[in-house]
Amino acid sequence: MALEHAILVSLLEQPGSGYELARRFDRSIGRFWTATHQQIYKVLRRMETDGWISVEEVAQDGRPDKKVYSAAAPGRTALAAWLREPVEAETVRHELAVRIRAAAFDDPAALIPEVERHREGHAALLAHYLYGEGRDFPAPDTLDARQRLQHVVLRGGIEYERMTLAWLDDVLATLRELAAAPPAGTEADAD
Amino acid sequence: MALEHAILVSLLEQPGSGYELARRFDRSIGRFWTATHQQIYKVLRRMETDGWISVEEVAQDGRPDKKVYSAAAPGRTALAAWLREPVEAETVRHELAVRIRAAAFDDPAALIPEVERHREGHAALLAHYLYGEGRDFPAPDTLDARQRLQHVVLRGGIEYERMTLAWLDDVLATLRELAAAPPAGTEADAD
DNA sequence: TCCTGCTATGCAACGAGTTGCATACGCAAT
DNA sequence: ATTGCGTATGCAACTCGTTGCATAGCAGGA
Repeated sequence: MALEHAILVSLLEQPGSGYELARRFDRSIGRFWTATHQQIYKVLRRMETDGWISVEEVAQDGRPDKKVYSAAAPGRTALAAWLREPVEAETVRHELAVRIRAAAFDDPAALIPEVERHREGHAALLAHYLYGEGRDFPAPDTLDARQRLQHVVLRGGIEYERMTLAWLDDVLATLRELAAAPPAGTEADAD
Repeated sequence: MALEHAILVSLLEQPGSGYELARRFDRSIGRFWTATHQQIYKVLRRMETDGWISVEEVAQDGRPDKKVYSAAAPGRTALAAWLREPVEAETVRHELAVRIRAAAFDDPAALIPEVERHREGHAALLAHYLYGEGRDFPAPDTLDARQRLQHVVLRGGIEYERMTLAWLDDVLATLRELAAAPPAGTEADAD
């Protein structure tokens, strides 16, 4: 229900085509709200019907034509109204947490490689964030409102990754201890 | 696609009816994987058809009958196989981050009450987690494998809430500064 | 007495989101 | 020549998940 709003924010920050939006959703905005190109095209059509955005067909040479969308006044109004609505309860989907609890009913050691892979991904993302922070916000005191808000969101991403890395180390230590320890009383007698 | 596995873990930890599972998903497991009772009933029927779980009708006095489900051997096998699969990329839905970036195109101050409400929710959840930790894991050195894994997941929740609280304070400070500062160059000339 | 709320399960309709496929052009490599 | 890749948009079919409603008995309060 909020993909519309994420698209609107992205178009306000910079107009673009469905294809370009899809790439943004693979990078910046997509860190906080994922979407496939299919979903984006669908929602763009609906938003255009509703008058939230306007389209301009742009011919390109050497490339297919594209439809460049921009946020329209009704879209801005809708966004302002949305900002004043209560935040919906987030639907949590923390697969790794489920897997860790599941490991109690199987071999905990089997999970270690997956957690390590997961950890590498988060370490890479943290490095990527820190690089982006240095590049886009070198002088935090001279930023305008938009940049300061983008920066505080990025700081959230950075802190999330740091916390996750520390936690994954905790998880790995726990799994390794359980793998090393004698499996005294497997689940057979645990009930 | 992983609701099956979350239910399976919950049933392995403790057999129960659809109704009981729905309540667990409002409390413990639901912190990491949310589900409504409708979704749970649907998936339970499919899991039973697939032989992952077994049912027992239990008559109660003063209450409607209930169907108590337990994990069956094929379910355990499926869970073990799932544990060895690569972790799917999580679909991120971080609505507040979108809203914060959206605030650049409206009045940042309008977001403050919502962020404060959000912050209170996280503070309450952290307190709840800490209380639960003290109650369920008073002696961390004497725990069996299942409890240690539950504990490490809970520690993840605790660290997540701590990090989120600190970040929300950062967000609030930023929003308040923007609200206090002269809105030099509103969005009108920002494009 | 009636109303509300809890336990317990479920149908029907809808909306959100994914997966697979199709089209079409140009460019670069084999 | 043909294969593969990047740009660009879209349909069709499906699954996942939500919302609203229905049923039904019992308990407790106004």
